[in-house]
Amino acid sequence: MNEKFLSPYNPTDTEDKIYQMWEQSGFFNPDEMIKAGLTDAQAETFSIVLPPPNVTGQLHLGHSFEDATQDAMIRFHRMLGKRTLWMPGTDHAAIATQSKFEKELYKKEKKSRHDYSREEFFSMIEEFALSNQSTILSQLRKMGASLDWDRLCFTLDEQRKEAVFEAFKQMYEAGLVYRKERVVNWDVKGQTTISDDEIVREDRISTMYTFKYSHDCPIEIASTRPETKLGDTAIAVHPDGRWKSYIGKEYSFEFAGESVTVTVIGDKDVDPEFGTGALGVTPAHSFTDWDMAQRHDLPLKQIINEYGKMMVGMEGVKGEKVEKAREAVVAWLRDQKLFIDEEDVAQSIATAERTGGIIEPLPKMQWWINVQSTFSYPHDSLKGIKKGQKVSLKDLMLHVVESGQVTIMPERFDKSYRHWIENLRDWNISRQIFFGHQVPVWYDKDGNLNLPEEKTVYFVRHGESEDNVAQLFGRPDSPLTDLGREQARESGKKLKSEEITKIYTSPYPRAIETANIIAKEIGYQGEIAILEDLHEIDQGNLAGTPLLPKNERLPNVFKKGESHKDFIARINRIKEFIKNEAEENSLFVSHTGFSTCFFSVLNGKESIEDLTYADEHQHFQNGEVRSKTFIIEPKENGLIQDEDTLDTWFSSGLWSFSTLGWPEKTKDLEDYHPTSLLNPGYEILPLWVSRMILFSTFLVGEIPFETVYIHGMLRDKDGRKFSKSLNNGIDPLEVIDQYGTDALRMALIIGVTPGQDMSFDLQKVKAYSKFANKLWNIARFIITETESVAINNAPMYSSRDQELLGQQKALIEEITKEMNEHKLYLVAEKLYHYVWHTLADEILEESKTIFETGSQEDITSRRRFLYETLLTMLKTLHPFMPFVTEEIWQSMQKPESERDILMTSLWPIL
RNA sequence: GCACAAUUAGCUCAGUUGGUUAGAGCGCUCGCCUGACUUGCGAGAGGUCAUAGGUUCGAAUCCUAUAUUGUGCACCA
Repeated sequence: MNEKFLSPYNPTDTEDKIYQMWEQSGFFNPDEMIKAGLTDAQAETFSIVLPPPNVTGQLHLGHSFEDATQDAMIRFHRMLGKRTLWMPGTDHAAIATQSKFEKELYKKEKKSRHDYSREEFFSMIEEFALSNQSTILSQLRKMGASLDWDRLCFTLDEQRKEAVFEAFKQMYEAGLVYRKERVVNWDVKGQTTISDDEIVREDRISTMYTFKYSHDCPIEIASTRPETKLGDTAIAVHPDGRWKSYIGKEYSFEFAGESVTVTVIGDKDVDPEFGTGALGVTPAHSFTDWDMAQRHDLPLKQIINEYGKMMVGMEGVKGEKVEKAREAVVAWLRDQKLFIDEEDVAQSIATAERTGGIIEPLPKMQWWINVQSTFSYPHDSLKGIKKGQKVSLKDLMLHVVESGQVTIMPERFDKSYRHWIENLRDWNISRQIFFGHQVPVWYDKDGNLNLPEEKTVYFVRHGESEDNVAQLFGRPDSPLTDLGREQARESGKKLKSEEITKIYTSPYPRAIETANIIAKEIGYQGEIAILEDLHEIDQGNLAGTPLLPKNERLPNVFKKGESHKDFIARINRIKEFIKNEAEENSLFVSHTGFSTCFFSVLNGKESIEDLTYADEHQHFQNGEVRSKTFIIEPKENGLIQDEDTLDTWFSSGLWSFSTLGWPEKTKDLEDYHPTSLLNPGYEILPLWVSRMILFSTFLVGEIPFETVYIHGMLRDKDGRKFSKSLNNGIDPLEVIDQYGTDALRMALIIGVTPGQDMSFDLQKVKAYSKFANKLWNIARFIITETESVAINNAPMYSSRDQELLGQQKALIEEITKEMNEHKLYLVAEKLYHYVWHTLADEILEESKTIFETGSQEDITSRRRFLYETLLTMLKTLHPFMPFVTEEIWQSMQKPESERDILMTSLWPIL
């Protein structure tokens, strides 16, 4: 009996220690589970991508809420024996991050982005983002999240950049990405365009003015923005309305110092009942007017610039901000006796979500995603849509939900999703900020457009040498064995159809020998170039050769005297060499160790601590050839890249597959895509969920996820939103310090149904911290009572215990079913109830009597029953309260059939 | 204005395809201290399931209307 059970459960002493143990075990990574024989390599998969938190700051309780839910599901499925992957990552959150950074920069140093070069400014934000990221990652660990850190991604990292390049390119080539001038949502404060979904409307009272343009023009018009009338090019009236006799007439006049010419047009969109029944058309500064102008082929006249200032007009108008110009124009109207009336009207003004600035509609050349037009569908793998079928992106987004391939839970969100998609307009994806993926388009001096290029290279291992067989270290090198030569020929066969343009090899004789055999096999006549950077271990003298930190065996990768840092640098040099200098279809021959490390680095592992010899090793056996296609900037001289960056949702939209290695056809992509579940808040259904469907169906030909389990918003205990202005924020870490993560997780799961907002009350957390302690004491009682139980013998249960086991079995059946239906809120509550009120209050009390007065058979039976019940309860509670259950598990003697780590254990078998 | 949702015990919420006396946690009241539980145990009070109609043998559950709250969309010149 461990002494720690003598005092109450102390989460702070336990949690970090347990998390470290899990992390060091490596079992967050499904590949490690397989390697250790804990998961079958062919087992069904279950995968979730963590909605990547924005690197704008720290995590809040809303994130904890998501983490608790997802981690519970992940742990459950892992315990079912599935290959289970929870993909971690963060989002660069372009505008949000940049504007937050700019605010702080201004506050601290009174400087703005204009004080730096683009590169300087970018790296400053990047530093800010990375520091936030590291806080976020430690917070996720605090929550007990069993995320596979080996696969950590960032929307702005190098691999995601390739995915963005490729996605953009493919969509451009399919005509789904295009560049066009059009009226956009211009955020004057943020100095960028934003998409329709980043607009927040604010109700305001404004004044509607009724007036005439000039005494010569008889038509009265009404407007809340008379200053924009300087940019009018038409008057629209209903074809059957009061003003119909004027249709076709043209008027020219001076309006507040600007010459204006308007044509009267008839358009059914004009409501003859509203206002004066006539509408002054300002194509450059209004969305509806723009549309009308397109229909009637009206000229465009921009009169407001990017700073929200008037570009034309009389003194007091030109150069002024719109609000001031408006006053001047109204005064002028009164003065000219053109003013007729004014009236207060309720209006909602478009503002930018992130900066709070007012949106000024402006014409601008922008990049768009075409959601309306049909194209020929390029995949054969999506249910219900054939290759070559004519569809639009909108059709795809609707189809997968309507056909039930993607299930949205709760169902009612189907409707809002559908409604939103149906009203979707083309998506403006370019932004005029620095922090983000720069639009992957390069212009030459004539303005011709160039897209990213692809460069494929190949890697092979040298064939087996005598050293590999006999481990004859101590001599400089050994020749290939027969098998080694056979392996080299095998590589050659595989490369025959690839038209290798150049062969590079490490300076080692066995690699050179391999390269020569391959060259002969594929008929390559060119030079076999020796590349020092492909160097292997210095076989002759191993003294001073470092080890790979995570590796138990000699890594065979370091040159003599080379530090870990040098080695990573060397790999990066090769990478740069390939991207910048190597020809398309080059072949690289080196040691397995080098090549595996190379590919690990390509897959985002930047530090030596993250490298394991085994990760990629499987790809280099028996003459296997591994290829890598880099998607790179075009190399032609004098090209200038488009200055805009992409909407952050462009890269987040690729998340379900870019994290799994797309555009390469990786094993991860094959195994874990489509992902099983997504757990987003309802507020990002249009921003994120639908975009992931858009990209995934078009680019991969698959749905991105099978189930969307929508969660509500977390509110404070009085039902108010958490906000800075209310100062009602709660730091999850403080809650954890006080009550422990397990208690917080329970509070965030129990009684919270999908899609429903939840009021967060610390009282609830407190209650579950009592429960953690209760479980602790139950364990204490049972462990003390059962120390003598023969845990590996077949049990002999009394009829009473068989009855209790029957009840327990029924409970487990029930909760297993409910877990599969994602009803965590029910399962956790039922377990709580069973453990406290059945196990503790009834069974334990009953046991005391049995132990005192029962027969020896009954006592033996009950002891065994309690012991087994504790094991079962620890397992079933583990997804919800991972720490306390694991801590107890670690303190117990376990039968041979059970695993050392509860996290890796199997869910009770029915 | 349109759409969607919510309205169940003092508070926060469950209530699966309509089926006995409507559940949980917290809080509250009373009692207890029992071989794990300084965070324990037992007992109890508390609900015309927003309102009004309707369907049904039977409604918290289905339908209609109203009210209140919330969210999204459109708010028009």
